[in-house]
Parts: sequence; C-alpha cells; structure tokens
Amino acid sequence: MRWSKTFIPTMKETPADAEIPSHQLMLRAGLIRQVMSGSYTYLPLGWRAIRKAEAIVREEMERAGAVELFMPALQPIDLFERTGRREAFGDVLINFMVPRGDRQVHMALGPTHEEVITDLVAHHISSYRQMPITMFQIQTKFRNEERPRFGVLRTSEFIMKDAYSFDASLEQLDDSYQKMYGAYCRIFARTGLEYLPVEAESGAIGGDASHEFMIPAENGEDRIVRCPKCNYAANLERADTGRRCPLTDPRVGEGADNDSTHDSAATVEWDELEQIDTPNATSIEQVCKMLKCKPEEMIKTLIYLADGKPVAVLIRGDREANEGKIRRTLEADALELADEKTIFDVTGAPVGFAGPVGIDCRILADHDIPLLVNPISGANAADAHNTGVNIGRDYQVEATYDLRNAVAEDPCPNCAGTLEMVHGIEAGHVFKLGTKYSESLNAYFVDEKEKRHPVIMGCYGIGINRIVAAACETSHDENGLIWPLAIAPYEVLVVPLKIDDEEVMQIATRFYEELQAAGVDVLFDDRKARPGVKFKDGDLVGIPLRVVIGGRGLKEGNVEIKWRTAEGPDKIPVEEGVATLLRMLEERRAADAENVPN
RNA sequence: CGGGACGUAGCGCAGUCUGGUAGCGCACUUGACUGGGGGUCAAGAGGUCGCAGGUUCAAAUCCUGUCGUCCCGACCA
Repeated sequence: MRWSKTFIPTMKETPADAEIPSHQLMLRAGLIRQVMSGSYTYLPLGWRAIRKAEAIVREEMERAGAVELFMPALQPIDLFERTGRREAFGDVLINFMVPRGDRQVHMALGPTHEEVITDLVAHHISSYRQMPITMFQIQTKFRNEERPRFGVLRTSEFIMKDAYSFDASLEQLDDSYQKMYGAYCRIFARTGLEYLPVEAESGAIGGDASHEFMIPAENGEDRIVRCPKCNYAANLERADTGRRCPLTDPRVGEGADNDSTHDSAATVEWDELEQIDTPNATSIEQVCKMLKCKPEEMIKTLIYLADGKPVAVLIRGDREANEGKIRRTLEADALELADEKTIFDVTGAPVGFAGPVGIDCRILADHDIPLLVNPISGANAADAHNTGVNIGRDYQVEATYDLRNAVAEDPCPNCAGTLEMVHGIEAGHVFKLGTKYSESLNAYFVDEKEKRHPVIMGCYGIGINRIVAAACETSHDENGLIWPLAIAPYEVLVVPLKIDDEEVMQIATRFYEELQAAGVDVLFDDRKARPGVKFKDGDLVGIPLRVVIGGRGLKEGNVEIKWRTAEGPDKIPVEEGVATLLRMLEERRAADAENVPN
C-alpha cells in the first residue's frame, strides 16, 4: 500500500481525552478515532491489525477442530427471557422495540450468543452421535457498558471470537475444554504478546472450570496474583492464599503474618477492652483519622445475609472482603450485604459501628484476625468504638478462614513461595458452562440407552480488539508503537527519502513491488515530505521492519535496514536489499514460532 | 448510579475571576528557499466560543437549565 493512497491521520500531540498509552498511541498513530464514548472507528491501519489478530484466532480455532458460523446481532428478547439473562444483564443488554406492521417486535443486540446457538442446537442436535462439536463465530457484540473507558479496552461494541462446545458427557467436555485451552495458548503466543492463563472465578458452576487469559499490563483492569516459584496464577476474585488458621496451627504467627507490624499474639500484652466515643465516624478511614490509628490496626465487621441469615464477617481493616470465599465458606447460595434494619437488629447500632463483642449472630473471622493485638472495632453502639478487642477474651470464634482478597506477599497456596500481584488485561476466557442454557432452551439429546440429557456446554471468548489494544499498551517506546510482527498492520515500511529524485524513487519502487510480489505486507511511504517527518511517522506507527532508500546511502550503493527496536540501521548493498529483508522476516517468524506451544 | 474535572478552529491550549472587535502553537492552502530525525520566510483559509434560556446598552466571560467527554468509585458473561 502506498501511504499517499491510504488514510493514516497521525497526530503530533496527544489528545487530552486519552489517558493510557494504548489509547493515546492508537489515536496518534491513526489506528482509531472515537465516534462517541465507548464506540470507535477502526481506521485502515487499526483495522489491518484487527484482521491479522482475527486471522490467527480463526486459524487456531480451525486447527482445534472448531467450525465457524455467523449469527445475527439482532436477537429476539424472548430468548433472553427464557434463560433469565434479560434480568441478569439488566441495562447492559441493549434492547428496543421495532414497529413491524401493526405490532411491535422486541429485540436485543446480542451481548454474546449463547442463546442463539443453544436454540440452534436444540433444534438440530438430538443424538449423542452428533457430538462433540464446537462452533465459533467472530462478530461484533454489544453491551451497554455503564462506564466505557480506556479507549478501545472497554467499549460498548466490540469484536469477539466466541466458541461454544456441545458435549454428551463431562469427559467429552473436559476434552473440548482442553482443546480450547491449548488453542488459546497458541493464539496468544502467536500474537507475540506476553500472556498468563489464570484460574478465574467460575460463578455457580465451581471447580476448576474457568480460566482467564490475561495480558500483564500496568493499566489492566483486572488484578491477578501469581507465584513466581510454582505456576500458580489466579484472578484476584478467585485466588486462594496459603494462610492457615492461627488458632489451630501450632506455629502461631509463622508464615501467616508477613506484615511485621505485629509480633506474635502470644508474646504481647493485652490491653483492657475499652469503649470510646467516635461520633459520626462510620468508616475505617474516619475512625483512623479520629483515633490516629492505621487501618491495619482495625477490625472491619461486615454484616451479611447468607440465605437470609445474618453473619458477621471480620476482616482486617485494610483488606478487602471476598464475597465468593465467604459464600463458599458458609456453603450459602445467596450472599448479600445486610440492610440497615438487620444490622440494627444484630448490633443494636446504626450502620458503621458493628464489632464482634456482644454481637447477636454468627461470627466468621479471617485468618488475619487472631494475629491482631489490641485492635479497634465498632462497639455495637451508636457513635462508639472499642479498643483492645482481643479474640478469645472479648469474643470467641471456633476457627478462622480465608475470607479476603489475596494481596502481594501472601503465602502461595500451592508451594512455599510468596504471591505477587500484577495487573492484567483480560483478553480471553474459557469457561465450562454446564447445562444452564441447554436446560432453559430445551437442548436435549438421547444417549445410547435412549435416555434424555441436557447437552453439556462450554464457552470460550476472545476479545479481538483487546489483543490489538493490549499489544499497543504493552509494546511501545517514547517514539511510538512497536508491533509484534504477527499482528503488525504492515510488516515492512519502505521509505524513499526524496521522492523527486529519480534514482531513489526507482529503487524504492522496485523494493516495494518485489516485496509485495514475495507476499510481504508492505507500506510504501511515497509522500512528498521531509525525511524527519517520515522517520517520526514511521516510528509512531511502529512498522517492525524499515528500509530507507536515500541519496546518502545510494552514493555508497547501500540501503539502510532497521528493526523498529534496533539502535541504528544496517547498511546493505542495494542489490541484496530485498533478499536481506525477506531473510530477516523469515528468521523473525521462525524465532517467534519457537515460542508457540504444540 | 455516586464523586470530580472539562467543553473556545482538525489537534494542543490561552482568554472567563474583573462583560466591551475571538487569540496562540501545530496541522491545512499558495509561493519561494530548503532537503537524512516533525525546517525557514511570506501570504492565506478555517470558529454558531457544546446547546437553550436569562441578566445587560453589550455575554466566550455573569446566572439557570441541558447535552457531551474524560477521570475516580460502584458495576462488569
């Protein structure tokens, strides 16, 4: 492609609305333009990158045995009502009425396609002999994001690959899942991105049924913990910690309290339990300010309703409660924060003054709690807190549990290592769905004994936009983007420095044409512009390999070849130029392929 | 949905407090010079100051409302 014939609106300055590197650079390099909050136009360069990523995904899906189909964005609301997801999605589901003759048709823009495909399967798969089968689609999906942000990373309209597996047994499902998991590893490896498969919260299905594929990035919305020693990695919602109950563990304090602010409980004097006035201080922050203490010296007492029954959950003041862990510990189906009335009934105080001492409900304490010495908690009385609240004396618990989000420095649940926390961009998710959709949409099959069962499903998504955005987010320098070869919009940039010099132009055109003929994606900067402008733009858009043809080099019979990431160019005789470029590309591709698992 | 910030030329911004002819840099057009890391000079074009209403002799500027965008939080198969 000739630069002068395509549309690459680069920008010297950073638009004020863009905050994170990927957003700024995608705008500056002319990849995207915003249309409104949460929706973007992909310009020619950005779209090429999307299509490259898409092609890799498609190839790997097919390699894993999945077959492609295409489903409509417009879907009848009825399908979502049957699966209960109209309510579950709430406002996220974009839906509207459309007049058709004298009636109104209620439809939704597909936020994903489980309903449509399950309905399809319900009609056409009726025997175990028709399975296993995995089908996939690469399409635009719509979700009314409450708050679109980070440029193209969180938008209301996005391109997604979704695959759905249909199996007749759990063993088949495991196999389908593993094939997809393997395909995902190959996909992310091929895109040239660093990636991390992590255990993810799988909701009501439980077990090891869900993995997210994360691209580690400082600005990622998700938090992940991982252990550098073993391969343990998990989404923060899911991550276990290797902490033990200090009440039952003979090694009290050991390994469980990495935060050397406190000594082991056994060696420290307990203060008297005392009640002090804290008017209007209902939050940890306010109490700390008033009493000049730190959040880690406090007990946060959260009152939950677990299947309708109140429970007090004790968490160290500076930590975050993990509702999934609490729910599983209680073996409850539903867990929600209690309402004001329940809190008053249980504590005898308004919201904000709950504490363990004298509370009238079950108490569930996190492992951190017994390690606190003389902590502060609510006093179960309006405008008052207790100091010197010590477990075993002032209140009792039979055991402690892992109830909070993991945090850097927590012990690894798998080995003797220590967890570290990284941020990541969720680019893919593999998920064992089970029979939720097949049951509600009546997708049943008969087995060899003529018994009817719901089809067992799995679903497997990849955000195509996010692959591209994550590449931009994680691969750039002060001059601009640095594309991995595999998803770069163009592989080679041919730069004639002076387009009205006949010799320069003739050689450059020859490079362009010969590279194209060899199947290389090449961008030809034929613009009448000063060399500085071409160099700056070239670096900004980040094409991996650049060849410069200019009067200075030609005088010595050379062209200059440089990887985007290289310090300076290599001078190569004109006649060997094209062959050298082809060889360099080949070597790079081979090296990249080394990293792709089988 | 709660909190905060901002809407002035394609982009980045000044002007708003203290009302009085709408500005600067980059980009754009034309010409000359220049020609290996975003050039120089000259001449130009481009703006309902987000929108609506109000106050005033007079509103980008003050008041009210509204729309939009961004950030933090809540939410997120």
